[in-house]
Amino acid sequence: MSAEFWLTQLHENGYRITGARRAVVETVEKSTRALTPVEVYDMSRKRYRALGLVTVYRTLEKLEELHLIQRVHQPMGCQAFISAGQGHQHLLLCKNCGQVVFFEGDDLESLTKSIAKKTGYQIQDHWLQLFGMCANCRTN
Amino acid sequence: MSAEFWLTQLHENGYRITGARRAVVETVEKSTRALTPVEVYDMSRKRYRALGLVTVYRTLEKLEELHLIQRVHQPMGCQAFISAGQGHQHLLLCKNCGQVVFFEGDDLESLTKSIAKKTGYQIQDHWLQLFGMCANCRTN
DNA sequence: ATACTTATTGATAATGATTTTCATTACCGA
DNA sequence: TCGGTAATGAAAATCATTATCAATAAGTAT
Repeated sequence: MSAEFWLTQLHENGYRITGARRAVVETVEKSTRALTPVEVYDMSRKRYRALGLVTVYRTLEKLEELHLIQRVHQPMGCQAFISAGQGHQHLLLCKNCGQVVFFEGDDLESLTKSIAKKTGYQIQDHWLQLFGMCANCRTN
Repeated sequence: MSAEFWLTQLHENGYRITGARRAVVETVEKSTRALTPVEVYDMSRKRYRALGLVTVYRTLEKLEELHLIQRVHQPMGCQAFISAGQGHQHLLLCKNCGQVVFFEGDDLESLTKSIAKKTGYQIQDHWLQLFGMCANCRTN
């Protein structure tokens, strides 16, 4: 997963590759923590000074549509984005620095089966997110 | 868990019991789906006509602080509230009608242990939510 | 290369949600 | 019943997001 791949994806889906998009893509793709639109704006403007906040919103919208980024839900709100995991992955977030790690291998089969039986619901998706303290923040 | 209990909780924490709070509490406590502040406002005004939207925000803030309600995260946003589960409970939401059911009994011990080892994180909380279709919506 | 079509842009304005301010009201303990 | 003060609603202020629009530039056809 590189910024170039993201740009290719945009292009292949009929979107043009522009300086503004390049800047946003490079910022978001490189980040290891979830960023709000304004954070993306501030950081991307170091690469492309003329960038407008509106373009950030529009670009994030397209990246989300192409499943290149995903929304991250946190206690304080859910308006932050990070690159999407590949396949079935979940997030582990550091409560202190915001660092995000992906993981997979959750087995909720038996849980969802039993809940489905108990509630009569047909269970389709699940959201799982872990919160903790990363090694770095723990020692400092 | 009754509206009266919530009011008692408010009172015991030094907050006054007023007509406005009564209306908000009765609305939220009784709901089986997550409600946005504006929805709470509209519904509560049937009980207490003079209610202001600002008071709804302020009351929800206090109820959340006392852990009587919790924020519900959904794909479209996370500005909706529902009564808090008791103890360690998670949510199952109907994608169609919004109906919420609580469940418990998730065992993520082994998962978090292995993720902790792999990542070096000290895992503190987890956040699990299931989405599906309730029995009622499924048949209609 | 050059011209042309049209998606994309940034600025501005509009909208929507939430918070702050403040004078008035009404809880509730004494 | 009274009085101090928390709580209220209305209005204004703030903040985030979306819509509008004329100017620009990406990328295709020439």
